[in-house]
Amino acid sequence: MKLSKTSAHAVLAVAYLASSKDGGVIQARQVADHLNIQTDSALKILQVLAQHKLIDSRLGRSGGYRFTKSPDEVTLLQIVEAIDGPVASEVPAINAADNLAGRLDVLRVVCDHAAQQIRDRLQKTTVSDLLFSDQMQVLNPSR
Amino acid sequence: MKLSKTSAHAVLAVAYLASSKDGGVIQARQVADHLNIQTDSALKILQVLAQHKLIDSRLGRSGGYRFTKSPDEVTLLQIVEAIDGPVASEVPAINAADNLAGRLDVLRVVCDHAAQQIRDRLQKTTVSDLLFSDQMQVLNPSR
DNA sequence: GTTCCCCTACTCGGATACACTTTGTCCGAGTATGATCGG
DNA sequence: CCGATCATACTCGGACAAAGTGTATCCGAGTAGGGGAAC
Repeated sequence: MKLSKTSAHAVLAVAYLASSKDGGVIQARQVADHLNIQTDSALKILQVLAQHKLIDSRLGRSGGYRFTKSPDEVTLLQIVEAIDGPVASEVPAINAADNLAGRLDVLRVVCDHAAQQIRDRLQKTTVSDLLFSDQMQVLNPSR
Repeated sequence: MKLSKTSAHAVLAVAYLASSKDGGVIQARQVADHLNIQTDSALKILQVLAQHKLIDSRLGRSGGYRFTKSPDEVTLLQIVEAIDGPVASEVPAINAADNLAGRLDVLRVVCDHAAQQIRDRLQKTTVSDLLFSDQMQVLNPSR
C-alpha cells in the first residue's frame, strides 16, 4: 500500500480546510505554507479537489478554498481517488501461451480482492477521524 | 493493488516449473520461451527466486532450474516479496508543522492495515492454486 | 454621491521540465558435463 | 584402457541503458473585489 505524496498532501489539505472553517475562504498560499510546499503544488491539488466537488473554490480577488461538507461524509477514498485516480487492481498484460490464461485469471482475482480491501479500508476513514486525532494530539502529552 | 510485471512473470515461472517437474531441470531459455520474454529477463527472475530458496538452481553444462518444494507451501507473497521486496505501507515523509503529526499517524495506521490485508491475501494463494486453475483450463487430469 | 474604469489578487488549466522507479539489455566470470587426445 | 585436457552449455551477478511514471515548476488566461477619477 503506497500512498502517493500528492495524495498525502491532499488529505492534509482537506483536513486543514476542515479544521479552519470559520466561514471565510482560505487561499492556496496559506495551505502551501501549512504543508510546507510550493504554492503551485498546493494550487494544483486544491484545483483537483474542487473539480471533484470535495471542496469549494471561490474566484476573484478575495477568492480561495473552503470545506463546506460534513467531515463525516468525506472519506479518504474520495480524496485519494480524486488525486491518483481509481484504486483498482493492475495485472500487467503478458503475451504468453494460451494455457497461461487460467493462471493469469487467478492473479487477477487475487489482485481484485486485495484492491477491494484497500478501498474498503480507505472508505472507513473520514476527515472527521483526522480532526479527532488532531484534538487527541493537542490534548494529550504536552502538559 | 498493482502487481509488477516482473512479479507476474515470476509467479508464472514458478508455476511453470512446478507443473513440469519430471525430475529434470528446466533451462532459463525454456522458461523465457514459455513466458515469451527474453532469456536474460527470465534468467534474472530465476536467479532471484533461487536466491530466496523458492526454486533450486543447478550449475554447469546440463544445469537449469527445478521446483522441489510442495506447491502448497509456496505462496504468492513469497514470490512477490522475493522480486519486489517487502509488501509494506509507504506514507511519504512530509516536512510540515508538528500539529500534523497526529494526522499523519492516522494515515500510517490506515496504510499499515491495508498493507497487512494485501499480505494476507497473497499468502492465502499458493502455487497449487495456480496449478489447479491450469487443469481447469486445459482439462488435463493428472493429479 | 454615483458611475465608470483600471488595477490588483486570486483561481484556473494546460504545458513543460525534472526526478525517480521500473524494466530491459549486455557482458565478463564461474561451474559442471561431455568429448578428445595422449600415455 | 585410463586419466588429463579442452570445448561446450549453462548459471551467476553486476553494470548499464531505456522506458515509464510520478512530481515539481512555469506561464498565460479568466474572474471578482477595491480604489480612484470624472461628472
